[in-house]
Amino acid sequence: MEMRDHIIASAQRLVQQRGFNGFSYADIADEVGIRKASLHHYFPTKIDLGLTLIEEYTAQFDNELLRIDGSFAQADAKLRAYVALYRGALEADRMCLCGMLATEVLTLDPAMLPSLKHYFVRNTEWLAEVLATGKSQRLLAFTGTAADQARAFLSTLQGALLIARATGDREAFDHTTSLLVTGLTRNG
Amino acid sequence: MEMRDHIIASAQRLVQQRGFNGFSYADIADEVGIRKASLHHYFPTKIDLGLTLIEEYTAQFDNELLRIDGSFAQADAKLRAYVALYRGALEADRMCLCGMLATEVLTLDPAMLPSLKHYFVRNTEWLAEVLATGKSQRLLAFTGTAADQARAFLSTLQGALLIARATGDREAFDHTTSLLVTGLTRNG
DNA sequence: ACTTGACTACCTATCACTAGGTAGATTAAT
DNA sequence: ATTAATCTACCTAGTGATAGGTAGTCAAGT
Repeated sequence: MEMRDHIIASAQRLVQQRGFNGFSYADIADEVGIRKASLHHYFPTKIDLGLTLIEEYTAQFDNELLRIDGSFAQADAKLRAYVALYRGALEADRMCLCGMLATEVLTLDPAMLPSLKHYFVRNTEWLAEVLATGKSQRLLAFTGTAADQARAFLSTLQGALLIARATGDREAFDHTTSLLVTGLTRNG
Repeated sequence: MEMRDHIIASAQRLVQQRGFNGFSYADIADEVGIRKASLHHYFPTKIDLGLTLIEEYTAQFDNELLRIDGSFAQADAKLRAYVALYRGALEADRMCLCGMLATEVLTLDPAMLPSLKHYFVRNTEWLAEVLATGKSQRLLAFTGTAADQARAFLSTLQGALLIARATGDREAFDHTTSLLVTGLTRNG
């Protein structure tokens, strides 16, 4: 099972940095030290690999969300911890895996789409819950529904990551995200 | 010059829908009705084509910004018109050309990067100007600098486009962007 | 005569993927 | 306990398709 995990980690990095159409089995083979053909033993097709990547990534993220729920009580602290997840990707010169795949959606096999959508649903729902709770406890203040604010929050994060990678300006990401959180914080 | 424009239009659509690594000269050749090899007469390499695409797109956008400046006096109307530019891309199942290239930045030829960055600089500066003027005229209200708000605004648009394409939910884009504008409007 | 805009024909490299095999570990039957 | 069958994890060697790009030709327009 060790080689399989090694392959997944390598492929995940490649998708996040280069996109699903920006790498080949040869790149993974070089990195993990087995032959191209042997990769097909673990993942018969690139679609199988892509599906596994989305599901593992969503599961990783789910663990992080549970960790945040367990580590922070207040809504604004949870939001900051959530932002830090994306800041970590930027630090490693990566997009969000699902953000990257989202741009390539018209080139992906339809079999990958339900899992891809699920990532966005799961994250939006988690954020909406944090926002709604924060508002009811008067820690946060915003107009519109929590669901709409959650979508806007996630949009800003994905977009800030995209732009920071293009411009090479990581400070811009920090400015944008701190504005994002303070804009939701009462008296922020 | 007609064939050249035809090629550019086709390539632009392909980049916006599928990404720079998601199409080939063969795709363009099929669409415009000449042979693959003949495309190299107009654009010797794919990098030449990419560079032209970025510059033409930025010029197109520049015209739109001038048009908006000429058509709308008030800051909030300008912002809404700016949002409509991205809404138009969504309608055509496209990303912003430079947003798409931004995600693929690690696979692009370095020659393309200065033009790519320039798109984001130009748009952020235009938005910052609109925001600053709107604030000084008490039409808009926000915390932080106009430059930071401009970056956040553009981030949200790019991210909302990315997510709406992945989920197929165009209403989510509309909700997010209307929240974005009303959040900046006084008493909005 | 020269340039433009197209062509045919081709190249080399790489793509995802397959066929078929081997060495070693594991499991089941005698 | 030994043998036989099966499975795991890789391998070499190759497939047809496609990638971006080149060389050289040719007809039409200036």
